[in-house]
Amino acid sequence: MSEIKITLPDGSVKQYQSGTSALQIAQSISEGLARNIIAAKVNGKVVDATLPVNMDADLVLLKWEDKEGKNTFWHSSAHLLAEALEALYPGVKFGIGPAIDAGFYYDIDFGDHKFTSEDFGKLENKMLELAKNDSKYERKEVSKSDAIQYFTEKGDPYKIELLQDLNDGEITFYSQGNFTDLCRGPHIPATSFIKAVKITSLAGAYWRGNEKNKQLTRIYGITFPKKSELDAHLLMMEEAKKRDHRVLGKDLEIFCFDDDVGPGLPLWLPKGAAIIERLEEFAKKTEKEAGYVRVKSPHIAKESMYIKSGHLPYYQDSMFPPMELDGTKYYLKAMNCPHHHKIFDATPKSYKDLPVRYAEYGTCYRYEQSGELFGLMRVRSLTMNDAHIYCTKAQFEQEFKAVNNLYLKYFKVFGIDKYVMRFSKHDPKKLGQKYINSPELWKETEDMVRNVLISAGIPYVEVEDEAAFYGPKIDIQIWSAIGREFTLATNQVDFAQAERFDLSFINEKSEKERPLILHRAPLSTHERFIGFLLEHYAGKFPLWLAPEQLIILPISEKYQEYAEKVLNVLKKHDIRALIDDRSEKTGKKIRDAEMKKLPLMLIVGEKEQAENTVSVRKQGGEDLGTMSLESLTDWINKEIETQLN
RNA sequence: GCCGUUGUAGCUCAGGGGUAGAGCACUUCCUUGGUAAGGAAGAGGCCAAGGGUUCAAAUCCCUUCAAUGGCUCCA
Repeated sequence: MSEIKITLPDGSVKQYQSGTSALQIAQSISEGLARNIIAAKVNGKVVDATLPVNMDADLVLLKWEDKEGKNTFWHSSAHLLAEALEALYPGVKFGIGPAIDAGFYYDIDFGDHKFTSEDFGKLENKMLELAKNDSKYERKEVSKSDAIQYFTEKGDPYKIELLQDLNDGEITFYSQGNFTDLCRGPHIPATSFIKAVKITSLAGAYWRGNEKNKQLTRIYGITFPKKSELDAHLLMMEEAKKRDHRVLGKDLEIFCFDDDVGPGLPLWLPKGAAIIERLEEFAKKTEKEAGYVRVKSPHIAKESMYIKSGHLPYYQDSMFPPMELDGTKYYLKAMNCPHHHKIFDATPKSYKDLPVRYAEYGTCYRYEQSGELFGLMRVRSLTMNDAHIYCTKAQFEQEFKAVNNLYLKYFKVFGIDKYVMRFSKHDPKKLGQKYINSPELWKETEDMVRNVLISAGIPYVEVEDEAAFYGPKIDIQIWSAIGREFTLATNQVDFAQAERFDLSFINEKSEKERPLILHRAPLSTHERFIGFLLEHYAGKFPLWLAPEQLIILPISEKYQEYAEKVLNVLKKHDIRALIDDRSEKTGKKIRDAEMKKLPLMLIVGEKEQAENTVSVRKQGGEDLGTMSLESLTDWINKEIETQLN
C-alpha cells in the first residue's frame, strides 16, 4: 500500500498508510485526543473522522470546541432524534433535519398523531437510551434508483422529493442503530458521544419553507458531550431571557403595548420618551455638524405619490389600507423618501447646492403581518432616524463614505461591535419584478458601493437578493438577546427615484442632470434601536442616555430637606435626578436603585448635610467617595463628554 | 397570514365544575436605620372578550382578541 503525507495545523508532516482515517491518525498521536475527535477537515472539507484518507492532505482534527465540530455533533444528534422518534412513533415521515447555530431541528410529519411538549421527556429519554447503545454512524454510497426504492418501500415521500434534486453518484446514506437517512454527512463516529439531550421547542414549519406546502412539526433540540455543558447552556439561556428587551422594557418602564391601541403600536412611557429625547438631541447635533438640514413632513399622502415613487406595487401589502376622501385615496406613509424628494423638488437646485442632505425623524406606519410582530424590533409604527442625500455622481463616493464613517462613529459611542456589514445586492433573475429593471445601473452602483467598502477597509459580506427595489444597500445586521437576526441600520443607494420624481439640478454646463440619492438611517428607528440598546446594555444605560441619571437616598427622614436642596441644585444643572423618600433603610433603597439600574446613587445623611456634600455610589457598587455638588456636576459633565466622544 | 402554545392582582406565577391564592410591588402604621431586601396591618381580581354545555363554569367546548415559539416576510 502507498504512503500519504498528512500535514497538521502546526505545520508538522507525518507519513501514514493510504486509507488511514483521521480517527486512526488521532489515535496514533494519543488515545485521549482520539476520544474527543468528532470529525475532520481534510483539505478544507469537513468529513467523517472514520473516512479513509487516500491522498496527501492538510488535516484538521475537529473537536467539540470547533464550530464545525459542534455542527457535526448536532447534525448527528438530529439523526438520533429521528431514530428515537421512529422507535416511539413508527410510521412518522421525515423532512429535513439540519444543525443550526445552537442545536438542531428535524421536520416531522406525524400523520394523525399529535406530538406535544408533554412528550419531550419521553423523547429525551429515548434519545439517551439509544445514545448509550454506542451505535456507529455508517456511511454508504447508494445509487439514485436504490435510494428512491428504499424510501418508496419505507414510505417517506419527503425524502423521495429531496432525492429528485440530487444527481446519481453523489448520494449517500448514513445509518446508526435501526435508522437510515439520506444524508451528505459528515457525522460523529458513534452515538455514545452524545451525553446530554434537551428538546427545546416545537413549531410548525412549511415543507421546504413554502407556505403553500404542508406544515410539518419542527422539533428543536440541543445536545452536549457533557451534562455540565447542557446545564451551563440552560443557565445562559435563562440569562438571555432576562436580557430580552421585552422583559427589560416592562421592568424598567420604557414602553408598553395596549389592546385598545393595537398590536405593534408601542406606547412610550416617560422613561422611554426620555431616551428618545437624548437620542434625538445627539443625532440632531451630529447631523448638523455633518452638513444635514432638517425637514418635516406629514404622516399621510395621496396614492398618486406612492404610484409615482414606485413604492405602491412593491409595498402595498405592508401599508395600512388607504382612507378615501372625495374619491381620493390617502395612505399613511410607510417611508419618508417620497416626501423628501418632493421637498428637494420644491425649489430649483444648482450643482452649487449639492450635496443636499435632508434629515428628519420621520414616523412611518407599516402593516407588518401579525405573526411577524416582535416587541420593539418589529412594529407597525416606527420613527426613523432618516435622511436623504442628493448628490452628483462625482460626489457619490465621498458622500457614501461620509455616511459610513457616521455609522462607525455612532457604533463607537454605543459600543456596538457585534455586527455584520452586509452588502445587499439585487438578483439579476428578479429584474423587473422585485427590482427596477436597469441592469447597467445596478452594476454601476453596486461597483461603486463595493469600491467604497474596499477602499475604506471595512469588512463586509456580499449577499444577493437583499437590495431595495431602487438600488443596492449596506445593512448592519445584529442579533437580539434570544438570537434573532435584525437589520439595525441601512445605507442605501437609489438610482431610480430621481427619475421617477423627475428630480434634477442644473449642472456646470447649464443642463438638467439627475442627482443620485442616498437613503440612510444609522440610528435605525427609535423602536428597533432602543429595543437593541436595552439588550445591548442589559438595561444599564450609560449616564448620558439614562432616563434617570441619579437617585438621592436620604439615610432617614431627617435629611429629606437637605436631599431636596441637592435635587434642586442638580435640576438647575439639567441633571435628571429623583429622591427615594420612602421610610426604608439605606440598604433597601440601594437595592431598589440597583434593580432600576440607575447609574448613580447619592447617599445623604448627617455628615453630608453638615459638610454640604454627597456620597456617590455608582451602579454596581463602586464608591466614588464624598464630593461637593460642584465637583459632582463637573464629574458628570466630564463623564458624559467622554461617553459621547 | 399559517401551525403550535399561552392568557388568573401592577409584576412573576400556583390552583382548578361548587362564587379566588402566594411572593414581590403598592397604601398606612411602627421603626430613623450609612452602601444590594427591618417589622406589622391593609387595599387590590367580571380569572382576556363573547357564546355554548351544566342545577352550577375562572375551570369543559366553540368563536374572537392578544401575547408567545416557529414558518413566510422585513427597517
